[in-house]
Amino acid sequence: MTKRERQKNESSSRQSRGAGDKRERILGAAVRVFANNGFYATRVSEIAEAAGVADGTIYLYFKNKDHVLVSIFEDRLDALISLLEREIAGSQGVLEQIEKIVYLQLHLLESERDLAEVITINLRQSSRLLKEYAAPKFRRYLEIIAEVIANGQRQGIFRKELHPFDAARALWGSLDGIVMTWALGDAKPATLRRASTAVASIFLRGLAADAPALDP
Amino acid sequence: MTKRERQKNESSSRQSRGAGDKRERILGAAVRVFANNGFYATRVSEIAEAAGVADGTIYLYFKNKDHVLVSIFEDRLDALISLLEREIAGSQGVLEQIEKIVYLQLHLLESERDLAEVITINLRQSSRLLKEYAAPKFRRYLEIIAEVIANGQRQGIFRKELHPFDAARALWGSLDGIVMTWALGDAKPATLRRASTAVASIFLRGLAADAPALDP
Amino acid sequence: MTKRERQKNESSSRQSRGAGDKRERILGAAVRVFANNGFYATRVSEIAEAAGVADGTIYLYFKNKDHVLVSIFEDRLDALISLLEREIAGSQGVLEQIEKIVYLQLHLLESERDLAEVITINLRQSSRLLKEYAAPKFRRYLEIIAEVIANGQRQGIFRKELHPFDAARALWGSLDGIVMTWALGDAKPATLRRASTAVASIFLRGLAADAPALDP
Amino acid sequence: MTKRERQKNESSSRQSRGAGDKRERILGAAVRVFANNGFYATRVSEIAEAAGVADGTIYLYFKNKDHVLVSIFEDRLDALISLLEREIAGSQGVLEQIEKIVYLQLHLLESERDLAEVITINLRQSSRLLKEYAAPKFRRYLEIIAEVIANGQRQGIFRKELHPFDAARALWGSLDGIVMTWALGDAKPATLRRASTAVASIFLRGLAADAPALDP
DNA sequence: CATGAATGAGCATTCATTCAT
DNA sequence: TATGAATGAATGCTCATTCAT
Repeated sequence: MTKRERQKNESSSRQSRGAGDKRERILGAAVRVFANNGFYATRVSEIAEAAGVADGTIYLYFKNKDHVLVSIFEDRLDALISLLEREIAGSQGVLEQIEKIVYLQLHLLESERDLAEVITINLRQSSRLLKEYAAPKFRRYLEIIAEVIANGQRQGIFRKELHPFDAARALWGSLDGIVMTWALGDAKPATLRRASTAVASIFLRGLAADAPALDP
Repeated sequence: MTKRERQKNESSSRQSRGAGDKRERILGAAVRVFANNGFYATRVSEIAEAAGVADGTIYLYFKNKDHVLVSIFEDRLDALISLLEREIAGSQGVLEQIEKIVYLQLHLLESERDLAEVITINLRQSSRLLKEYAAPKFRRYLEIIAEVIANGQRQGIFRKELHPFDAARALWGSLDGIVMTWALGDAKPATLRRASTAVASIFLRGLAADAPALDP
Repeated sequence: MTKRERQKNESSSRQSRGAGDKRERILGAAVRVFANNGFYATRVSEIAEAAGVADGTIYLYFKNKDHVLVSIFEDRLDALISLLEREIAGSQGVLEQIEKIVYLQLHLLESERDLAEVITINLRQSSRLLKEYAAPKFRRYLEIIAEVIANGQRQGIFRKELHPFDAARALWGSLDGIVMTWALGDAKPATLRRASTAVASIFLRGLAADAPALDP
Repeated sequence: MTKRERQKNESSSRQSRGAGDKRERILGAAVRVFANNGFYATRVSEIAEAAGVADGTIYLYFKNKDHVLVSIFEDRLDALISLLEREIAGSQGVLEQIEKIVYLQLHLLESERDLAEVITINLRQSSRLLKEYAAPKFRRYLEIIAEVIANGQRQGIFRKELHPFDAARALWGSLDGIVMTWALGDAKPATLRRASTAVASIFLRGLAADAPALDP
């Protein structure tokens, strides 16, 4: 393994000072341009320009263009997952935990519209990439949600006839759909906040054990 | 408009017999290869080969590669919208109508896994395309759902504090998320059916007017 | 030789009635579109559209696109050569003959600006074509002019130290240059007429045997 | 203006050493292959091969194939115009100046047959290009000639009844015609020299104020 | 004779990636 | 580490030509 190759491996924390900065600068720039142009329509030279580095420098920090996207996803989703786990661990009941989930997925992104677009839209651009890298992490994300729901079922708060994973998919889908339509629409924080409350309310009632069903 | 350009516009009835066939053949082939490789990774020549026509023939029916994707979207979403409107008009109450919505979005696609992938994943690949062509149609789709919910609110069946459009976004997101995770996962019909029931049940309860809230 | 191939051979006068018409219509249309777009930028379908025939019909009258241009050149230049020979034969002295040459090359074209552009500009587009087809005819054209000049020399009217072919090239070049700059410029008939007189006057004096030289 | 686009603009002095070389190498190669094959028949890859660079390198120095031709024209015609202005300024009388004009247009090109073909034949291939880029420069060229003639008229050396611009067009046309027929014919230096003398002699006499007209 | 849908070879251009400096 | 000029493989699209009707 040459020196050059070694550097291309992930998230080494060995760079003295400015190096981590530069990696971050590239990722930040990539988020911006991917959000505006989409992954495939973005040229590596555009990322470089936005980051204020030379084209070749990108390749000192990332194996190739694909991995810039993958890194965005990994970094942010990892952070989100960690945060989610911490917040859930720090919350009292499942109801509060559900609200945390909603809050985190929606409001973490509210402050970063570009990242919202990249994650909800751009990541789906390469099914190969999505399947190889994203799917496993994504599954982990869903599992955390499903676990909360399963807990609620065990505690008798949520009704037991729903498969926790199905409910997790539906909740995630709702949140993702909200973000996507929000990003494509007016993208006002207020709109997102209102929708956020709606989703939480629908799911809390929809999952509740003692809610009388409305049989059609 | 030149003669050549004229031919690229939609569904001209000039072709004696096989022409409509040929356009359909191209679209069908495109759905297959887009689903397998993604839009950007698919070469026009691959679509042509899969359709059994020459490369140039694609351009007799579609302005360019982008519009092949757009046409897939338009054709299917139009059909889905029309079907949705008809089915809703033919259903008795809002509860049944909600179930129709869930059923149509999920099971229309269950039978065509490739189409499911193309619509949920590939269409998001070009934000420009998405915004120009898809967004308006998409909005119409959401409006139909929102109208059903608004009806339910007027009839006192659904609680009034939710913005119908928010609920519609959430419902659509749930269904889309289900389809996406299903397409990326095992993709077994049974899984989809189960999730379908879950979503319907969550939303019917979640929207119900007389369901006691579970305040955290 | 199949029936199809036979038809592609040149200027058959065998077609009953409308056929010659159609060939002419195509040539006329080609002159128009070649003049506007240039030979290479013109699509066969554009010629066909301008002529009001189907694309394939072009190939019933011409071997290929190149030969449409060649035919324009041949037809018009042949006509011009014949006319030139007739007019020269019908003119009395070499001075009058020179004036005829000037008149014919300039004013035959004045009435057809499109043809002027095609001949002066477009024909030079393919050096291969130019060399194969045009050069021989072109040489014949120059020879006629050179012969008039040689006659003038024999009669003592033009000075003998000039090579007749050089003078012919210079005269042709003058006229062609006039047409070209005229076609690229204002293209007003009056401008061309004025320049026409200038060229005739310059050459008649410039060739004259008894004109005193202006030694620098 | 992106970084990439900036590089395509002219004569940036950013390249350390060999860059100007490379641009020149490409232009030189282009002259050769355009002369042999014509502009439209020449593939960009052929220019690249002849220049010993990669295809893509062409696009670092020129916006596209068209602008390679335009650059040839601009570079050489500019040089010719500058040279012409200098030589004329350094010549004593109008007679000598006319001879300079003839000499420069003919003999500057004699040494570069390829360039002669490119300028007289290839540049006329795109009427759009010709009109946009060439026409203005070309007009300047004619103006210089016309000015010399006007000077001669003011000095009583040339007769006043000719419009200087007409005479300039005729002179330019003669010279261009000579070069064209020379390039298409034997292309021997001696032929060109002989024709050169002929043109100068014809025009000097043809324009002279005291030459008795030969009225037909 | 006439049509025009279909063909597919051909080509300009792009852009991720490399590597000499 | 950083650069950015150079590379050249890859591909969307055009359009002259054919041929079944």
